[in-house]
Amino acid sequence: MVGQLTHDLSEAIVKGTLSPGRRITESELENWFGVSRAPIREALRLLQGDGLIEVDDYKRKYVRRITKKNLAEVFPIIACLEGLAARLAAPVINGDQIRTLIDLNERMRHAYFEAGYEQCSHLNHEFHRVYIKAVDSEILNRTIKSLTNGISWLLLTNICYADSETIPVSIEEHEGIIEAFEAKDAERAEQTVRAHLTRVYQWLLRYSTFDAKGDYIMDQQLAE
Amino acid sequence: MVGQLTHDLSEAIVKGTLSPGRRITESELENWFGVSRAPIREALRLLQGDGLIEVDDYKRKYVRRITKKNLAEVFPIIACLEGLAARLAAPVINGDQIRTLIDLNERMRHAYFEAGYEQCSHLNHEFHRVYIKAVDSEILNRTIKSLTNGISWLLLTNICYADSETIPVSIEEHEGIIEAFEAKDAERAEQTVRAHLTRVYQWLLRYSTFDAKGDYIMDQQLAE
DNA sequence: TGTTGCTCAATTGTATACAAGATGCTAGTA
DNA sequence: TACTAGCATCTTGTATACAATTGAGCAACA
Repeated sequence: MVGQLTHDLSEAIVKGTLSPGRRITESELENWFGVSRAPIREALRLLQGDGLIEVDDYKRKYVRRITKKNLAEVFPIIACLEGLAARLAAPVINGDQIRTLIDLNERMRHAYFEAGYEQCSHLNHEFHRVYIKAVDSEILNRTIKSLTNGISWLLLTNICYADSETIPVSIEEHEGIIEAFEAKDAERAEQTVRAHLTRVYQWLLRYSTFDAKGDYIMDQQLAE
Repeated sequence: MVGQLTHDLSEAIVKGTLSPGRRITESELENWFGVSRAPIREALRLLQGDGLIEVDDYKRKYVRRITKKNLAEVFPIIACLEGLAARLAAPVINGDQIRTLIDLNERMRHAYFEAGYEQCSHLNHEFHRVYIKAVDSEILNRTIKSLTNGISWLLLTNICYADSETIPVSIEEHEGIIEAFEAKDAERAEQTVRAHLTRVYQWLLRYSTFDAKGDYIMDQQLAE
């Protein structure tokens, strides 16, 4: 049950159903899931250890907020770790996986012209997961995922509605990444991935809006 | 209470009092700390989310084991992230902090010739903390700490008993790091830190011993 | 002897009860 | 009106009880 709870809750947080900063009470979840507070408290502790739930001085729980400082901190870390992933993947990535990369990138190009941007951001996410998974490192996967979790819904929402001029640039940069993998050039793979993500994240940061407290303002809220 | 529990437990794990792979039962901790199972379970979940406690298929809890694969995975990640820390620290590190670095390195040199190696490894740890803390990034600090936690007692024990030929090399490499900081050269700071840690970790991996299952064998166990 | 099945103890999961602390509302007072 | 004291309510923390599952030991049987 605890496993189910943590899964459902983290998904709700990652997908934005439970919006950042939203207060969470145990009795609320008790009604929601129909189990007693004991397993709910444990699930919340798990998510707290994972960084998805914040606890204030009065022990109240909130969905982890997304602030400008937060994003500015997280972005370079992810860029750095994905760069490492690319470096470690370069010597071991196989032909199938490279073909998957090419395919995803082509579908992304197609989606940019024909389909919606949601599709683009989804394909983009898949693209990056390929070489991360190619590295047989549970810890690296977990670390990147836990850092990405906190912002994944941002990547999914923002990239859809914001100015899309970055997408063709990303597609070209992806080609550079693929070339590095084809050449099995670990150094270049790391450099290109890191440079790519650094650019994307700077762009995201520039196009994101924040309130006076530094909290990220969701597009949905803007639209209201 | 939960806070106290997690603190005491994680310290016991990090310091090696609770050795890796050791099974942990709730009733045991109940007697140990004199509180009921409810807060204990929550503390264990927090540590589980943090990666210090492992849970098997039968829900039994163990202190996180240290395996050869584990170390081989964790080391490059820490090296990468500390490199990033150095890069981000370079533009903002101040004179006091650089002087602290110089001082720690000199004391390390002194300790190498005069005092015990325990002192060396402690000073070494302090040295690295200086520039990590110089970066005002709670997330980077937390990420590095959580990765280091799992191996910190290894750094504290192994480096003491193993061949000490690496220490003078480390001291020289530290000087290179300090020079990069003095020059405010972010690129060089990252490179030198990463190269330094990569070397140290390769050395640690070479001098560590593992059993057939890949579990790390503690020096204490060897001595028995 | 080896194996099967049973029972009991130990461990973990969940529910509930009560305690402690925080919040908010109301009424009374200046 | 503004402010404060006090009470009711809500939320969280801890303890305890019971259920479910696992593991070990033992006995019966082929």
